[in-house]
Amino acid sequence: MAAQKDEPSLWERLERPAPAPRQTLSPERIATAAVGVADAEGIEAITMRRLATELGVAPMAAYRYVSGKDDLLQLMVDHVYTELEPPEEGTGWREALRLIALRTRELMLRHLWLAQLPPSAVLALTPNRTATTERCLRALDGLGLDPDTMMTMVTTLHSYTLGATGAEIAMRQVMVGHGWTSEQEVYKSMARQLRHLLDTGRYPVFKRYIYEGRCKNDPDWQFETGLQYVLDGIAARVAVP
Amino acid sequence: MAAQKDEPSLWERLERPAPAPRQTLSPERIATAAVGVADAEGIEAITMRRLATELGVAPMAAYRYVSGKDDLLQLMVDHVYTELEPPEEGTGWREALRLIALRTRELMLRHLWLAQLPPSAVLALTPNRTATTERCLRALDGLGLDPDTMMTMVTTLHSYTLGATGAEIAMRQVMVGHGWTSEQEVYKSMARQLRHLLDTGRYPVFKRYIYEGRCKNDPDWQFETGLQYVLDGIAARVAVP
DNA sequence: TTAGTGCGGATACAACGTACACACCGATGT
DNA sequence: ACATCGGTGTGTACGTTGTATCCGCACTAA
Repeated sequence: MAAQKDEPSLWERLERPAPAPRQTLSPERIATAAVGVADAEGIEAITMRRLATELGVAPMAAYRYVSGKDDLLQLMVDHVYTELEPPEEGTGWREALRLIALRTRELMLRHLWLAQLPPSAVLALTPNRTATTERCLRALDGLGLDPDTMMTMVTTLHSYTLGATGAEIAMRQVMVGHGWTSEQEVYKSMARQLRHLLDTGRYPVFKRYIYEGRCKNDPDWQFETGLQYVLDGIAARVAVP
Repeated sequence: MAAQKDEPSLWERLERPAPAPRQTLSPERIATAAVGVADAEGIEAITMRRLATELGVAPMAAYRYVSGKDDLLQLMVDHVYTELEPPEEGTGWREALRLIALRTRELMLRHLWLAQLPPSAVLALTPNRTATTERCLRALDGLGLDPDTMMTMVTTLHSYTLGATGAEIAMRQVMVGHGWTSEQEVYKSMARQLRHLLDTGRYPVFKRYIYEGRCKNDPDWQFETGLQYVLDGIAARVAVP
């Protein structure tokens, strides 16, 4: 009775289930498991230990493949970017850029944690991400623009997409964090603090938007409208090379 | 000798320095200290314990004023937004929006941690932040636009600013994280992995930019050029109300 | 058969956020 | 003058995190 729960010795060890066929881990398996956890429970659930239990493995096991948490996140990013389907070759530059922006947003909404990456993963030059940049640049190629201008256009579009979707995701995160299920509920819960803010009288135009705006709750429309502005601005520069 | 380092008893307690005049803490003092730490050492240095030592106070003391780390971050955000000087009243809408975007970028570059806030703080409706939004809206007021359109324009601009500056900051963070001091050093250190990427031949246009681009290292020019595009796009919509 | 190589396990540590109970100070009611 | 009390900061403690380090095992090549 003494050693029952302490040291598993000999007999217990002899009937251990399976000697575990080696090569249980691989970068792909790690990435898939991590993405699954992050999708389901948010990026704060991504823990080296949690990942280990998910893989049915000791806490330190994954360190054979990734040098730390930052590496893991880069692996995850590249993994999900395989989902981003590039627009058909030959599509016009504006439509191509528009599609990539929309699909990037959809990708981020499918994987909310993409909006909360640490700096090291934000600009990581992973193969699949670079492929997307390349596709954008190719859309603008042959229009007589110099490389710098082309890149600025792509970066501008990407910045808008990241910023807008990031804000949208932050909103969602706050919602799930509080257990709210509709934006109506969010506004109701924020009503007190919002009213307090508005009643100071410091924000008259903002107040008018809150009371008269009609599209507050349509993120799709908001994103696409902003996207129009950005593409219009780029188009103006494309037209005058 | 026995109790020397253990229990400060009676005599030691009797000669305690000062009975500490109460009200040592205040939201302002807390915010200032926290911002100081975050500016100097990055957001990951913001720790309830670190903040406490900075204030010369016990680890749990600040919890009287902020309900947790999230609260603290919101306090910090509102604190630094006092630095954002609104453009002179009466400035034209385009110049006003441009100035706000530029100053927001400068603010973020002064406080790099603004780019790494958790969702709860990203969209926090703090007084000073809302004041900036109000100023933007006011710039567009009286042009015959409906509230939804005005807000989309402001949000678009803000999304671009956030996204672009966020990427710029991520780059800086990676640099300081590795102890690099110039972008040249970054590119040199990334050269191997960059060359590996480019040598796959999958990214010909991107490669051309890397080798022929001239403005890679001028973040100011990049930001302002993108800003032009966005404002041009908005202007097109303003002209056709 | 034996040595070697590399995968995964086990243990350990410092640092984190924060719950909880308590000691102290100054103001207040009597 | 004295007891009472609420608000402020203290002390201690717990569970969880990222990761360093060492070790034992199961294959492979000789």
